[in-house]
Amino acid sequence: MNSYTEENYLKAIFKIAENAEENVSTNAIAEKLGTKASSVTEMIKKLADKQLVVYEKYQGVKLTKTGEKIAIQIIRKHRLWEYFLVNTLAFKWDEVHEIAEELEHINSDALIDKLDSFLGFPQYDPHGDPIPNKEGLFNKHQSLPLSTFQVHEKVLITGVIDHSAAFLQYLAAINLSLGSCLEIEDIANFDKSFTILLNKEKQIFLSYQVTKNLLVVKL
Amino acid sequence: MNSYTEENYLKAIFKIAENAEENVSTNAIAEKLGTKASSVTEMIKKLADKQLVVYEKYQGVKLTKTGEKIAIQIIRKHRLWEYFLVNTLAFKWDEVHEIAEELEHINSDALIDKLDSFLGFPQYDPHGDPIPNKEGLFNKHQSLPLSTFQVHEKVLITGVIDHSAAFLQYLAAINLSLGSCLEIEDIANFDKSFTILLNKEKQIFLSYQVTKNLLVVKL
DNA sequence: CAATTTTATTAGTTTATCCAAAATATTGCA
DNA sequence: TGCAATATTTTGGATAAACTAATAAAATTG
Repeated sequence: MNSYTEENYLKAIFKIAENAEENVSTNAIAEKLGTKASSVTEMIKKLADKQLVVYEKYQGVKLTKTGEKIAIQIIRKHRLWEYFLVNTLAFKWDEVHEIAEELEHINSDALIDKLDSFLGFPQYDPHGDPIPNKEGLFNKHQSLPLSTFQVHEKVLITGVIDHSAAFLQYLAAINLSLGSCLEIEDIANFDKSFTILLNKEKQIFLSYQVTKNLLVVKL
Repeated sequence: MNSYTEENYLKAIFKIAENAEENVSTNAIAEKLGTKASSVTEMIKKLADKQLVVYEKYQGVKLTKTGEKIAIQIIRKHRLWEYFLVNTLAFKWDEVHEIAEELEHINSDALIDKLDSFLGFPQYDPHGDPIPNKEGLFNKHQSLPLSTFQVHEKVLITGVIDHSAAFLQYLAAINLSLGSCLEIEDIANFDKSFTILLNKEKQIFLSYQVTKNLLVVKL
């Protein structure tokens, strides 16, 4: 069994590794978790002893197959619980992260399998992130930030990069949600802000900041 | 905020106090939690500092209003989760205790209120124990052990005293569940075992051990 | 009231996590 | 290439949350 904290280290390492091929650095982990490098080194050694990471001094760290499995299972639990909170208990998409952070550490395979089945084996969580299945497999989706698209292109919102409550609330307030259809009418040169036709009916404006954090697929 | 362990002490004190009017003794708590008296004294002092119990040396301990509220909320969470596990996720009644022991410590009022509402504000958990409402109120039901009844009386099963998986599995195996209707056909003098007509159709035999642990109401 | 039982105190253990400062290794760039 | 800047590890220590054995003290009971 692994402690709450160990699980959070594994999850952090997995998430950092997702967006970069190299070993995960001590400092990157410290920053993600809000701790200091010395604490990270200590924990890394513990995880290496348990064969959950491969560790060579000064060379950063990489999850072993076992470590990766555990990390993915935690992410699976987190995202399934988020789906449950939004779809079964009617929470809003900006309210579920903290609760899921607690629920993800509940330890019962039977629970998570039955929850998955009850929910109908969902593939994506309320923020558009893919939910790993029991075997740990999941679709890494092909979405790109809206900011990478051109005038006149039509796209569908599939996810967010920034998961903060503030950003999610802002999107809800301007009526953007997963599945919204966007047509790019104009991109301002001076600040890269977008003029968008939302769902073929309403014109809205999005700052570069926002377009960088919206994941979309081309229609 | 209180730790997992503090919450378990509060819950233990509440449950011991339920079946006795006096202050709860150090040893009783130690026995319930499988620790030693010295550990209990230490924790009691901590809880007294937090004003969750009233404590006078050598006189045992009593929950304050605040302490009782917290204990009841934990019991509420435990029983609501048990109800969810059995009724929503299709667990059997002997499988849910350990999982609910973990879930009861998840800390979110919004979560528990929405869960309660989703479940339809159930009054009893899968073992027949009353579920406190948001205000902490619950029906202390009037059930008595089957062993206290006489020949020819008709009763309904409303709960269990022994909550062990072994007992619950045994009941399921002989087709007894909450709501089963029992008519006492005979009580053997020598071992107090019962001959029962179950749901007006099948004769079964119950040992004294079993009748002592079945809660029923007279029809 | 003396013996037994219960409870509290003391002193110490373990485990888990964290950090500052110093030492060491790596890296990048002049 | 070599040195300065950066990153990482080591050391030594801090804190907190439990737990316990042994001893001391109080309460209970026959």
